[in-house]
Amino acid sequence: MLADSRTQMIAETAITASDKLFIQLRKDIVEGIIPAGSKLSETELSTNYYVSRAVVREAINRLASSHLIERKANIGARVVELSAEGLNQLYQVREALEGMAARLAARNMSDNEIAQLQDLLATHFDKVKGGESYYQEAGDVDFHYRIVQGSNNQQLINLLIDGIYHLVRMYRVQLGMAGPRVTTAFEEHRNIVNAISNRDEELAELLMRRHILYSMNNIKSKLTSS
Amino acid sequence: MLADSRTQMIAETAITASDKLFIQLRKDIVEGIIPAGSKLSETELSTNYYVSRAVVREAINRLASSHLIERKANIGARVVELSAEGLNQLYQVREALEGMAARLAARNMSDNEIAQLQDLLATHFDKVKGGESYYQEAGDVDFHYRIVQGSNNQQLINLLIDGIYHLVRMYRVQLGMAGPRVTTAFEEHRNIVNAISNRDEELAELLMRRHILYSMNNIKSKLTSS
DNA sequence: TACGCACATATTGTCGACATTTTAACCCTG
DNA sequence: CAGGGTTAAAATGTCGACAATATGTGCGTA
Repeated sequence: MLADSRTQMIAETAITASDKLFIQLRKDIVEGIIPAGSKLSETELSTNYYVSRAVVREAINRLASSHLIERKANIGARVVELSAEGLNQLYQVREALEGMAARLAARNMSDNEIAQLQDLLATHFDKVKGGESYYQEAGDVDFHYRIVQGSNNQQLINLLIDGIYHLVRMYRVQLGMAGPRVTTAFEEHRNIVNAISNRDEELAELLMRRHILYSMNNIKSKLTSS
Repeated sequence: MLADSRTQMIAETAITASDKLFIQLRKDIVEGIIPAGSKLSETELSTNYYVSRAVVREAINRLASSHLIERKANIGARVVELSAEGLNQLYQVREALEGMAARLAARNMSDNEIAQLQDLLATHFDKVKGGESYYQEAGDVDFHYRIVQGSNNQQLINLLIDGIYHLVRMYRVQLGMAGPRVTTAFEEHRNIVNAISNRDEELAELLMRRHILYSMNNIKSKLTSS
């Protein structure tokens, strides 16, 4: 029941051909297989992926909705560029939205959901103590997803999960992913859960905003050093 | 120079046929000409607006990006429903984002931009004192646009101006627009500008968040009473 | 009458071709 | 050789037709 929680959240059943191509392209962009800043040619994609241009256009439109590409009329679509300034702006938005999500989670999560969140945290603690630092990425994602879902705000959920998180992952992946923040981030997670458990909206938001700021600084240190 | 500031901000030059249709449909949806909750039939729209279905699909995709419609594969697109809960969630997101925008505006706006903002406020004061309450809507929009632009954060600007503001306007328009908040809102605006002028990020964010909360309560009072 | 199944209808998804705009190459001129 | 304008090539925008899916109707059965 805990194990498949993540798969449940990521469940995106592709129905149409555009769905499949969209998910495929998004993956390729996030992982850098399609390089940041490169142009997405409709004809080229349509031949490479064996679909018509209509399907490609549909997929490109949705990538634009996710802010992973930028499109100009009569010119075409380009994958966004990664920059220190872009990272800054992205994380400022993330801080605002996830801070609000934490506040709302403290208000709206059921006692049962909070208990499950604490269980998740305990599981992470065991893994971290056992030295499985590779778990950080998935664990972190799982944690943040739960809180966003716990906000019970569909606008917020859509903005973060369909949009911003993919860009965040793009930055993480393409700047070398895991960091040395495993244990300290775990502490921050625990404090956030405690605040939510105490129904302390103010503190939950404050701690989440700090947590995201720290997280950005961690990534940024790699960007400037490389 | 002040006069055309608003037109400059709203400047959306429609290039393609999809652009025109998108802007037209967005207008019709926001103003309720196309009723909330109604279905958008591709064939019907294509005959009514004398364009091909490809153009209609393109426009519908963009409306979906703006969160004005919801689309399901193989089923179609519907205009979003308006509800008290939806208004709540929308304003929670707006509070988070515009609060951050005010904070960043206090950090990033140039002294010159701040001076212009103060000029704008003075103009509003004259109009309000003169009894032109009709000016409220445009004046309020203008004020918030400037601060968002002043954040210098493109992510934030896109999310608010291309997305959330249209939904906000939809709620305002379809629940009967102007309210008795003209003068009190003006006071709030002035306090926000003062905070920005003092480069007090913390206070600017706090005041903006309160301002938006008040604004929501004002709208909500009409929703529940009607 | 209520329920389920086949069929007909309507809608969305996909395709290939044409129109329009942009981009690039080329030639011409100064 | 540099710069500008014309023309060819390639890309995006738009169109109408066909395919696949969903919706609605009517019949038959329990």
